Amino acid sequence: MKPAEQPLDNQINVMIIEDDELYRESIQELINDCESLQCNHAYESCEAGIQAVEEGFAPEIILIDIDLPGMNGIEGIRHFKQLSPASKSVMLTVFDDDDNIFNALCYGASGYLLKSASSENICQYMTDVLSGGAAMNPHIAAKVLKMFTQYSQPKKEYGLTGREKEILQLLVNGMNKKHIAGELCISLFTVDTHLKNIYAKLQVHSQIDVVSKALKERLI
Amino acid sequence: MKPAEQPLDNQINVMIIEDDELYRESIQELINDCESLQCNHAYESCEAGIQAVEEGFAPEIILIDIDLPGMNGIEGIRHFKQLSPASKSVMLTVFDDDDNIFNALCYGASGYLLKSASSENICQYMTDVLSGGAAMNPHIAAKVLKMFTQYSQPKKEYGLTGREKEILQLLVNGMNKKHIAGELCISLFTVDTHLKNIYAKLQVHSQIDVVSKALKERLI
DNA sequence: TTTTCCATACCCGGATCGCGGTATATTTTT
DNA sequence: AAAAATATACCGCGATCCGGGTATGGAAAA
Repeated sequence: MKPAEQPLDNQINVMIIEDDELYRESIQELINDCESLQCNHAYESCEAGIQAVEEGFAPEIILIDIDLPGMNGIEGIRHFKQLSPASKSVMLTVFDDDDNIFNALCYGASGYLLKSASSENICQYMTDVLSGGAAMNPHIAAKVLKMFTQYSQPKKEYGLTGREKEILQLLVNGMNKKHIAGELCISLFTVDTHLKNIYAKLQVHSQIDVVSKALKERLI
Repeated sequence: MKPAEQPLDNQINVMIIEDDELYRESIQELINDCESLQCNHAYESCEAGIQAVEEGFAPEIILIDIDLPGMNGIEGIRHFKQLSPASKSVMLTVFDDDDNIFNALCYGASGYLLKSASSENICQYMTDVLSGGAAMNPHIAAKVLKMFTQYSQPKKEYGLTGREKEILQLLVNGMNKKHIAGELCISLFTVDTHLKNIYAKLQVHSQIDVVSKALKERLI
């Protein structure tokens, strides 16, 4: 896998946001040691980085810590996404808990690297990101996958019949019983009967509960 | 990153499910060329693989194609997960469309590799998977991330006040107005007023709609 | 062929909801 | 200091919902 060679006068601009001075400088050196990358903008806070972007600097990649004084890195992503949508944000942090990962990726981070393991192949990760890939080590990737499976869960089976599922669907779409009856061309009483059966099967006692359960458990 | 060395008599068992004979054999060779891996079980269908597992074979890793005669690979994952929960499934396919990736990962795949790009580092990916990581190239990882951001969208702001959000939360949790009043130690009339304001802000006209909208747009 | 499941339809009484008001006291903003 | 926003509380009417029934015809399963 040979990365496309970048002319020296057209290197990829990487911005670094990291409050620890020593670490910041060491990462900056690492970046500048890669011939395809350069970093002339390294800041100790999101606020400082945001100012630089507002003044017209548009880095291809923003390497950003999470635990920062003032605005944290997750919030930071949102601001950078808004100010400079083309810039790709990559988290670089010691935290590998689900919440931080989840939030960072939800706000549009293009990668999530751990400080512990990143120094060796950071250059490779950066070029991956540039070519539209995502920077993630297998450990983080596994956590992301776990969220997926958790989120899209077992899909419990309550033994709903076809008609019942149909009615559940319309209910979730905001129709009341009368409208559902009209839509399906059946009597309101029939809708009522179906709904009662649905209640029994899902063990709930109101439309609210049904809709809530259906959406939370993705029954529809 | 030095992988733990495996004694030769304790290699990792990889099962292959792939209908194309040539490709199957080439992958099998590739696996057997890795000193830490071995593959004595390569089948042309999920059904055959399932039978092997039912007869007592428990591979550490199952490499499985998607497009198969009979049961497809996505369905296959589900069966293997049930028959041998400890076995990790990795998709190996030419399809890189969102639906296939999404479904595979939802059903608990530990990785998703493209045939085009996997042959070189398949051995590394396998050891990653064994150590709890996920096998994914940056291209696939980026698609997974995109699903994340799509899923957790813009988060519209409707200008709900603190109290209103609180009531919305309780409503989504299945409480009716009377219970909410009790929970918050305020009058039922007050809950009513708040709810009316919520309706106006979200532009809906029933609790169903509120719950549905709140869950769909992840307002809570 | 009998039995069970499914979809259909109806009734009623009490509870709950939706919406139209009005009103007051604090807190925040201007 | 005046204005706006927020949280609180109350009333009544008509619509809707919930749970308890009963009932029938057809399709699927035993």
